[in-house]
Amino acid sequence: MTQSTNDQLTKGERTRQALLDAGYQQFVLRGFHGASMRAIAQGAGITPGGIYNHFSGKDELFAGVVLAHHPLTRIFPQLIAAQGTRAEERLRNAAHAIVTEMEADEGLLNLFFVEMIECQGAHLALLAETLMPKALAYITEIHGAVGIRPEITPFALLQTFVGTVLATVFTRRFLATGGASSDMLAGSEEFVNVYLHGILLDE
Amino acid sequence: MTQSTNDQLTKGERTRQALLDAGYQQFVLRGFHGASMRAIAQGAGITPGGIYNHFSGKDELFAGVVLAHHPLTRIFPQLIAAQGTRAEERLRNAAHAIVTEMEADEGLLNLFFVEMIECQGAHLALLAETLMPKALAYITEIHGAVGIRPEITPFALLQTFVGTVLATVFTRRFLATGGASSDMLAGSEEFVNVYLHGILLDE
DNA sequence: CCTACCGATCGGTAGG
DNA sequence: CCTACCGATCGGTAGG
Repeated sequence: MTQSTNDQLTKGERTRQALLDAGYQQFVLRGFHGASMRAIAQGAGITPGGIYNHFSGKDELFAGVVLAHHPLTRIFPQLIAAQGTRAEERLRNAAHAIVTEMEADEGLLNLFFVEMIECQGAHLALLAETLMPKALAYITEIHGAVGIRPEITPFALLQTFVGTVLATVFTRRFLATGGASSDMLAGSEEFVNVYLHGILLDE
Repeated sequence: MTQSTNDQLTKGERTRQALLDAGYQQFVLRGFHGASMRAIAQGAGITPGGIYNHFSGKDELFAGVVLAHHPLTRIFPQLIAAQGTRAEERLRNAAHAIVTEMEADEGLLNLFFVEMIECQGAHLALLAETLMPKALAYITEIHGAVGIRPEITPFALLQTFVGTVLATVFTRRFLATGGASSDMLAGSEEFVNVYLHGILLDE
């Protein structure tokens, strides 16, 4: 997938990567139960039995896919990495970058859903534990740097930011599927404008 | 499920309802492929073969469940039915009622996800066609009745309203699963405040 | 609507 | 990592 995938890796590591990539594609396309180990093996270029040299079973393979591809592992780092001179601009750029990435690969949102439904969010606690502290520290800094309306806590700021990003991608997806022409759909600019106008004190 | 389920219905109609209810429970718990016809039959109190007297197969049963339970069939009517003297208050009450209903039955959000992933949104076009016109007409009326910021079209107002509701339910769900204490989670009040403040002209 | 059953496919394993 | 295979379970059907 990335350039480094085929460089500097042993044959076993390359096969493991190929299984994670093929598993990702199958799980987000058909769901956990709908994806078969046979199709995943075929996607990775091996026979079904070979999977078990790399993963103890379907559950462990899925856990590996979640760790590698779950959108939360993209959203929080991208939020922190976003550039911009003013704090407001950094939020805007972060949201736009995340929405762009999630619209370029529809599987990202699907993986979020599949994990929540078919695994009851079992992996979310671990992900949150790893990713939340940094994101919350960062958003607390933002919270202090701009004039946020007083009833919005740093945590609520983070929650509504994530909610805005997901709402953008999600509503655009299902309204497009439902037949809406894409030029009338609100994009990340409109959603982020509502969000920023909503959280900021009037000037 | 409702009181009328057991009243004024023939035996066949009662069985059909029991199948729709059992199917709903299984589909939202395990996904489309994870739910077995055997478990659904057992939930409805019949044997597996009996299902095919009411539905031609698993797909048709699922389509019936979507038609009866999809959250969009609740969101749009509740939006229109909400009471309130001012337009702003109607939006606020509608959002609160929808969030309350979707948090009382977690399956509603799950069904949205299951249908999008495992059926690629195949039923959404029909639902949208039926429900959108009235909702859009209603929201256009709202749009004219309050001081909305000029760059927000009626369609964008509807899209961001739905997005706000879904963002509320969705972020609360996965943050709670991820271990956040529920008293720090932003609820529908906070989300709707950000939304309303975001769409309204400064006073 | 039940009994009994079909072929197909599932996740996973043994042995090499 | 492949070949060959296991028992279990799947959606669906025939016949009554």
